[in-house]
Amino acid sequence: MRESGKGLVTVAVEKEIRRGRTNVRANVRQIPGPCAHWNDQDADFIRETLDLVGDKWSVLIIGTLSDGPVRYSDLAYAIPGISQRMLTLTLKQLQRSGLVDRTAYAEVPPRVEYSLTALGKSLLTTVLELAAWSADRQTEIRRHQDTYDTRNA
Amino acid sequence: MRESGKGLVTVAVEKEIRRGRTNVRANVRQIPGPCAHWNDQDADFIRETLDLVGDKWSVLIIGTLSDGPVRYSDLAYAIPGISQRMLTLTLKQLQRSGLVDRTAYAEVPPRVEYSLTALGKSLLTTVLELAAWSADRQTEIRRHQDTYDTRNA
DNA sequence: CTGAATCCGCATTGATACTG
DNA sequence: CAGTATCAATGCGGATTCAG
Repeated sequence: MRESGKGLVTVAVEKEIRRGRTNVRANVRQIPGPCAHWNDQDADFIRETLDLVGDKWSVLIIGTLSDGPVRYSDLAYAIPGISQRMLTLTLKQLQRSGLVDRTAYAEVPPRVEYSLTALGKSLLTTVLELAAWSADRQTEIRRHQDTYDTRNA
Repeated sequence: MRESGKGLVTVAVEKEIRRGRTNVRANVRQIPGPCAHWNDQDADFIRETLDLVGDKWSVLIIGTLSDGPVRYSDLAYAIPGISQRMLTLTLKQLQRSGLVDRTAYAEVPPRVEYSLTALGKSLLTTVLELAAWSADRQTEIRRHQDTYDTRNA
């Protein structure tokens, strides 16, 4: 995680302090509190998880692996539009986090199969729910977007 | 969506065709089929949804809005590290897709409140499940990553 | 207060060529 | 077959400034 550290607020406050003021945010109204569902630390990890699953290819790879081991080249065939580079990189990421297993057979020509680990399968379940949500709301979301776009034409 | 269209396979096949060969992928073994859980069209929309929810800030904003309407400046305070640009942009995206409502009060100084729509709340529910998954597997994932990293030091 | 507009560095990604 | 290496381009995201 690339921690930028200070954002909008911090910078603004530092400016005020440079101007000789202190206790800048003393008598402001209720600070709304970050979020009811997770603390800042959890938020970081949620983002890490989303970085893992929320990128362009991870979900498609996981979905393709759901039926059992698949070879590298077959993944390339099964996932249209992916480049070798991204396929390799994403697989490595997933493997690093323990979601995917890599098995290389010492044959010639070489054969490498990728499969979901138990952890990966548990994520598949969760991701499928998100996918279901997407499918269910698809038309509704598109309608909203169209309305918004035409209104701001 | 920036459709690159053709990927690894298409390009390779086109090359073969240019060399005068045809029916390149005729007698290859079983094509593994894209994915059992969705078709190519669904995959696109799932990716759009992930683009919406999988970016750096959307989830944090949605989580912060879960307790009710929040003002623009309070969102900036509540979400550490976000810049004005990204706050505005992300809110606009969410609003465009119908996940967030924007209410501007004609006062001076101006006041604008953002809140979750029903659609947004339903996404919150789904996302919270993913968050729960993250929290549950956090240590396991970290352990995998550490092992992988040290092994490839 | 709530943004919009601009500039710009840098990370991500894709295309291509090459290797064991 | 299963990658790696390298380069180029795109675009995200941050900082800053301006505006209503």
